[in-house]
Amino acid sequence: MIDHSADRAVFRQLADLLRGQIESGELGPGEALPSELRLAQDYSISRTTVRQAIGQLRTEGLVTVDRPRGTFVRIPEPVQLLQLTRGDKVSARMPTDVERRRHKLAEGVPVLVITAPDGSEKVHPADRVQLTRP
Amino acid sequence: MIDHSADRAVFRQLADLLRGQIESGELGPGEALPSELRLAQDYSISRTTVRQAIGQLRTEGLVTVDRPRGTFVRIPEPVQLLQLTRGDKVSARMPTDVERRRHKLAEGVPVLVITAPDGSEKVHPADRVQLTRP
DNA sequence: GTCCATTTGTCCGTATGTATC
DNA sequence: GGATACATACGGACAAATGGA
Repeated sequence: MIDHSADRAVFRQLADLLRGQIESGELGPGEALPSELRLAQDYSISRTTVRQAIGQLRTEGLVTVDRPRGTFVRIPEPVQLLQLTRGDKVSARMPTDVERRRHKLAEGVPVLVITAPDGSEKVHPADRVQLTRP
Repeated sequence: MIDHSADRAVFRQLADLLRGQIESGELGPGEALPSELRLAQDYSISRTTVRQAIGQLRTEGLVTVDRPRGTFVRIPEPVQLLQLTRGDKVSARMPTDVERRRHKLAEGVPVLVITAPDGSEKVHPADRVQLTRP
């Protein structure tokens, strides 16, 4: 399971392991991960290290935390399709702290930025919007 | 500076403070942040807490770490323009750990995913690519 | 409603490793 | 070699919120 003598850090090994369970469907959307204490005991590592691993998955947008109920596999949001218009430019970045609260964005969710030819910008949560080029 | 009795966590207050210095230009691109030890001493907090604050800025893509030289305000990458073709769909998300290494992505940088009508996907680092709709 | 167990959040201190200068 | 700086990992402690008995 966890190899303390391995080259890869323990918390990354645990993150890999949990990520694998999520991607394989063993842990489905909405399902709870074991508690931090439980994971620490199961793998004989400290809670600090468990939190590092889960922190990794949070920044990847794979899990969300509902404190103090637990940590859950993220449920995909319904996606809204938006049509690009001529001359639009599209980029993506992480939201600022202000934008996060403004759009009620979860952790690990980027924003899509559409810049029109006149220079005006529109910001969309990347987990709820997909852009199309007709 | 730091208010231990405040509602906002200490590490968030420090992150806010450093983010403010970056956004105001007081800390310009490429400039080094004070060392973790230095920040800990300056604000009379533990290095652990300093690392939490800097970790926050890393996930926001504002700073990069060049270990063990120091932590620096990120320098914007040159942007390559890519033309979208008819029927393309565009989304963005955070990369997995594997993708991060594969594309040599910095922390806090999302990826742009272009899905062609045939279902094939192409992944681009969002800090080096901007998409255009001709 | 109260009490209590559970779970995540925050903060501290310490130790060791590794890479750079 | 030595000093510096970030990375990893452990341990402990208390707070806050939820939920069930």
